[in-house]
Amino acid sequence: MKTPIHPSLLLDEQLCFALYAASRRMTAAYRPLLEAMDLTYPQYLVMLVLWERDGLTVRELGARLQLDSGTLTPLLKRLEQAGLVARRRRQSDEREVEISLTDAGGKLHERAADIPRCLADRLCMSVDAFVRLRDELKSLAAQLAAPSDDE
Amino acid sequence: MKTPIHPSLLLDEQLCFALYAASRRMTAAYRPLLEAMDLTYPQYLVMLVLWERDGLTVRELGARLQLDSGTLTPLLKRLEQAGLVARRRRQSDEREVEISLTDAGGKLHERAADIPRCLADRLCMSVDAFVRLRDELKSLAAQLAAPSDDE
DNA sequence: GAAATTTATATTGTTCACAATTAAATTTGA
DNA sequence: TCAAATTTAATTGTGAACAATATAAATTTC
Repeated sequence: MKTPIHPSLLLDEQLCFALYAASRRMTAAYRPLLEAMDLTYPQYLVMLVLWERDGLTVRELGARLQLDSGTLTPLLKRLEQAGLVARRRRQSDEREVEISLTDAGGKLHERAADIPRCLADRLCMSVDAFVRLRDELKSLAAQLAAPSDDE
Repeated sequence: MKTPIHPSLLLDEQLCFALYAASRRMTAAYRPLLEAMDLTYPQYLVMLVLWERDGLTVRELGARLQLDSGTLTPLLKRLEQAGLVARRRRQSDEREVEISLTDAGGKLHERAADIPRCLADRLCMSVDAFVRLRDELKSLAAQLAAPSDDE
């Protein structure tokens, strides 16, 4: 009887689990820093996008973060409730909802400025290794993008 | 006026976002394969652990996957409902709940055997690059582990 | 320009994650 | 021995993710 050679099903050999575990730990590492600003990690990502370019639509935010309205709509309502963003339909196209920073939302940018350094300190990683890992993850994500997604 | 130099708050320069996006894409890549077995991705991880070593307690499963009972208890109840595992209190220590594979749960192992290869095919990555990335992610996760966690 | 199609957002329902709390069993130590 | 502390799961509540569907507005087609 011939035993077929299979790639391993051992947990510790899986790339997927290493990725899943690292991602959750990363989010956990941000949590105490973001808690001080009353933001969750996904909310922080939305704020990063808006600090970069204000007044995007839900669709544009979703394209940037790879999240759909099912995730973003309630999240944005919570940011609105917190007074950090405003949501309003565009007069030019009533289907679109434009998300814009409030004064409080804009000001939060300054308080966030130290977060990347805090995390970088935790990592004990050279800038070079940081950039290399980041870019490897980006190309992995691109490789995994659904064939229909773009190419 | 002196402008302080801050590490970037630009989304595309963040390691955390690359990690978050790659992890979600990976889960999405598994989804259609696991759907055929009526498993979600976290359920699949639990099955990987049990196929490796059956009869672990909830605590031991949690230690392996870095998940707590708040996540595992309902997930394991769903696996039980699906007829893949059995849950029972240990007679030696009634606090512990032992999770064991049913026949159906054990048999599913064979159907899962091809999954890693399917994913590997998607990645277009050398074994070497695969192992290097996986181990980098492991050491990243270890680095991010709460100081109190272990060391 | 009315009907069909497409697009943008919202809603509903399911399943994670995770913090905080509860409840019960076990262990510890005066 | 027995009260206090610890350990293990379960429960409760909040906030993602994401599929599927709904709704409404804009665009295309004929």
